[in-house]
Amino acid sequence: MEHDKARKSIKLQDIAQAVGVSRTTVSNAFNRPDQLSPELRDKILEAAKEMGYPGPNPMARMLRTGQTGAIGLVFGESLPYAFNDLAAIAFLRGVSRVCERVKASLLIVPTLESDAAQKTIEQATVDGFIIYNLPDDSEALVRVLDRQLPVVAVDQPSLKNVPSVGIDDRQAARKAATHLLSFHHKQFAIMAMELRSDLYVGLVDAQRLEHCTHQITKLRLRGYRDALEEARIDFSQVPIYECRNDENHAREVAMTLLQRQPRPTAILAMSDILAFGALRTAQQMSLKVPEDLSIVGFDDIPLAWQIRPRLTTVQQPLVEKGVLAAELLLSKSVTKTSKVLGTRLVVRESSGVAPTV
Amino acid sequence: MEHDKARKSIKLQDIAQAVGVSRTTVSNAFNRPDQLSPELRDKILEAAKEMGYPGPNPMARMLRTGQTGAIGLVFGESLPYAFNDLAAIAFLRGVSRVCERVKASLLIVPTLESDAAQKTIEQATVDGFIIYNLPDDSEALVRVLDRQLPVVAVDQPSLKNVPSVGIDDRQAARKAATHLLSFHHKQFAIMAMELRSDLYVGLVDAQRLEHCTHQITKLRLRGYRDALEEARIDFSQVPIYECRNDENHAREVAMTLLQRQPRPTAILAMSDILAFGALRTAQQMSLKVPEDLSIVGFDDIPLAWQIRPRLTTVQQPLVEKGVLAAELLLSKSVTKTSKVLGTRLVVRESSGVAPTV
DNA sequence: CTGTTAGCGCGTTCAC
DNA sequence: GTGAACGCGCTAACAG
Repeated sequence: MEHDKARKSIKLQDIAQAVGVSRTTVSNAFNRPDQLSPELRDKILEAAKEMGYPGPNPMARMLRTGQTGAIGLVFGESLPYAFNDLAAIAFLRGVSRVCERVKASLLIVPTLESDAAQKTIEQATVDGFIIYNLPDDSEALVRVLDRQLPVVAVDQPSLKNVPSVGIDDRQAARKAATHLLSFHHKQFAIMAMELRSDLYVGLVDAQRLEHCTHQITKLRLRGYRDALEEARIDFSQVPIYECRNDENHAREVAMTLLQRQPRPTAILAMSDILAFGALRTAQQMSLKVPEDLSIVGFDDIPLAWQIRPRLTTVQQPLVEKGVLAAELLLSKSVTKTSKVLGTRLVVRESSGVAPTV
Repeated sequence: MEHDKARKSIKLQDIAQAVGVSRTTVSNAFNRPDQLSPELRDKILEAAKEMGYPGPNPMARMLRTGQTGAIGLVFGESLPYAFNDLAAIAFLRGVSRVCERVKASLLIVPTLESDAAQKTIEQATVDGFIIYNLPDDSEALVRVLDRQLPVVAVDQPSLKNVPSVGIDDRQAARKAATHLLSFHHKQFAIMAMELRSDLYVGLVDAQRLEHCTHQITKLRLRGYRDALEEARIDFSQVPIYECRNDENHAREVAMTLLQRQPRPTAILAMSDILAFGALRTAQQMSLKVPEDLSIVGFDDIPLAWQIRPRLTTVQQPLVEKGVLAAELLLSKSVTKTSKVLGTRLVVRESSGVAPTV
């Protein structure tokens, strides 16, 4: 870039000198139009433009005012991964809607869990943080809390002293399972999102089940279990497969699951992406959905109704979660009210009566 | 939040005093571990923790160092809209990959075109900007340029002195049209993205065609025209419909287009979302794709191959665009090399031989 | 390894 | 409507 060296970074002072007024007056010209005559203001602004003044330095202003005009967003997953997750994107849409309304910027902070360099969080110049789905043992979580800024948590009901917005994951998952039970299914399989942040992938045993650090996964598993056990199904015999939330991996996992004997007639998937993968695998195996296999997803992202058969799924208000999180963060209210939003089962074409054996 | 009033914002100085060392030493304890003995460092850090010190104030640090550790991103569309655009999201994924690698944050700056309050751009504490698809006459564009920071433009080949990354939109669009021509299509219709930022929606007349401020729309239209005119088709007779890049609107527009006499046998859509809308409308009208109607999209987002029939489309390296833009911005190289990435036509199931009348 | 000295560029009283 | 003074909290030299 040429600018850097050209001018020795011209500042408020310089243009004050050029116009022959004091620094304050120039500052006022930019920030308080009502504090000086329009003529003078125009004169100053013009001089500034001529001299190529980039405007009051935002960093200096921030230091002075203590306000950044930005809200921070920390995801529990890596950024490229989050931007691959349509549920996260929908949430982001909600947040961005509020940002736009209040003219705040959105600082998305990457957080390499493994890396000691959690500097990004310490460096973030924001007025507060929204944390999205951080695992309980997350290093990022303590870093955010250390900043002593306002925080709102999303999908993390368990944090003390941190207002949160989310859904009743347990209840929502239960709805999905109950729906399938009403169709007389007996052979279930569960495609779960990650239980811990250790990149493990595979069947989940009892011990791992106990040590689940991802709240929503844990709660949804409980919801499935609630329903299944109520129907006298031995939950310990239900295969739970931990997957990456990714179509291709979901396809592989579904393949494994569908080759088990007895073959599941119903798949409970913790996201629509996982459900979609299962659907494609079923089609590839020439299994008819829902005649041979029922699938219920979670989230109700657009894909759920764009594909055929349309996905039966648990709808959750993703965008609204974002809106509320942002509003909660911005509201000065000391009342740390946590919001629990509603969900509903949307029955479409991927679920039906269990096949008779 | 409780923190604000509780402690009178404790600072470096305070903890220096408490431990009985100088401010610098405390600063070093945080930023340069190698500059003091481990014991002292631990002692300082512990004292800091006890006193509830949130760490060196990022704003003050920024002012001092002149570095923000963040890169700004400005979209040509409203934020909620951008987060609805899967092509933009894929681009974002690319940017975020680089951010994560270099531990930089990503500041997404909303920009209400109509609003005089373009403050967000002036206030953004970033080391540089990536601008994505800003219209030529955009107020935001001049604001960004005014900041005199490094800038990289995406999909905006025409800016002077601003390195850019993009594709050859004209050539890419031409491929789509040529493909359909090879199937002997004669009756075309074009579903275009916006030509200007005035929220107009409807058929595009010659005059509007002349005053197109959105580069990529303009270039793609030219590409379509190049191919069509080469095939002796009167381009002025080809209906061009300007749509919002949104599935529902695309469906309506497609309905209008497909009710024209003679009915188009081929639709050139400037995005996969538009193509998808057309596809659904065709199905709803009981038109067979591709037997009765061929459709070619643009972008090759996942949806293109997730739906049936799969979409024939022009693939562009969306993620790579993001990666390159970010890398270009971060590279100190004074060489303002603009990158033009390759595209290719992906022939799938939504295009075929023109129906015989 | 430690401390001293200087600002980074600005916003805000408060007098004039 | 204007200007002088003060300090936001920190880091970069450099000297010890």
